[in-house]
Amino acid sequence: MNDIKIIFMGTPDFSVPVLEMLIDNYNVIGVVTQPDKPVGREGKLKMSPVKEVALKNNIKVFQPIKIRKEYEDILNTNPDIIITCAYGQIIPKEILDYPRLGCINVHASLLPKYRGGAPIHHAIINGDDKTGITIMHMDVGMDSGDIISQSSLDIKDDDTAESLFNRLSKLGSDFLKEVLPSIINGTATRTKQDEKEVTYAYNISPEDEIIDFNKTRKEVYNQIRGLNSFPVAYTYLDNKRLKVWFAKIGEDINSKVDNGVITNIYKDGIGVKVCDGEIILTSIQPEGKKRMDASSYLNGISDKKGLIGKKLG
RNA sequence: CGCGGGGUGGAGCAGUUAGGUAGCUCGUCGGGCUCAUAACCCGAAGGUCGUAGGUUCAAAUCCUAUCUCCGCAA
Repeated sequence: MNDIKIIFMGTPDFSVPVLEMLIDNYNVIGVVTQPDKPVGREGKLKMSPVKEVALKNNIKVFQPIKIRKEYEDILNTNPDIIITCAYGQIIPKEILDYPRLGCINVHASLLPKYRGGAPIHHAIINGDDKTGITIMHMDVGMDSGDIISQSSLDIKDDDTAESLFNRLSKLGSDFLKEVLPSIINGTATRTKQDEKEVTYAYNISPEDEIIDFNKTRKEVYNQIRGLNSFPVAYTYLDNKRLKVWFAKIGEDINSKVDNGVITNIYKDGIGVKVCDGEIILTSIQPEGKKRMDASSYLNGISDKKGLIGKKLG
């Protein structure tokens, strides 16, 4: 079975372990990934992590701008199966219908929950204690195809989007390795998704990144860790952007000040009023600066007490 | 040539406008106080002020060039 021809489609770091697993165990004849994009202040073109791995292994790379229209070259490689993982574009029916073993997707949630591009972020932001990997057949909808198999994973209280990304990425790779043989030999089952249970996890929008101090301590905490380490939650202090990398839940203080007002200066953080108490910002990044501990930030301020009473946002 | 803010002992900052002995809050190390401590007191080490030139009696500070980090926008 090692001679079946696989096309892999993926883009970010998350998909790299899956690709590497396939390269180690199967015959990957081509990789499809998003076009190189200018990144950073220099505007230099940067290739996707998946492309880097493909090049390192001398695998042919396809980078259609719109795969909806540019799929002929890919189909001409005559793949037996296509496996996708966080590719970033909707795959047209012409491709879905082509491989004899079908198109398989590795999705980072327990479908039908969290269809869409940001299932990991949303799982943490919503305070879930469990998520997982779904291996599924693709259809023309977004993550709406039949489920082949699922593997769940506990979310820890201090997980960030990044730490969960890493574990799910590993799980996705391991789990696919386990399940793929049954797909190839035709013994895999397929189960339709329960449409009543469907929820969506759309990509994080700019508004999602702004901290809403009117929420509860737990909700604010989840939002902050759910956006770490990308794109990072933020607020404003003195009209300057202040990224908040991490925080901890404080006491249920009884204060009449507005939500978002700085209430206390601690040795390890800045206490901010939210609707049911105080959230303590412990790792922050002022505009133009690097990420730093809140204690370091406070060391550089001569009038620490002057912060108390200021309002964030 | 997209806009903007930085690079000063291990960390975060002040000092640069009006050039003239390197400062603050921490950390580290040593000592003291204490039943004890992340608390408090005393003391010490640690910096060619990103780099290279230039102006000057004298440059962290002024001029030129350069490297590099970061925020926004794409």
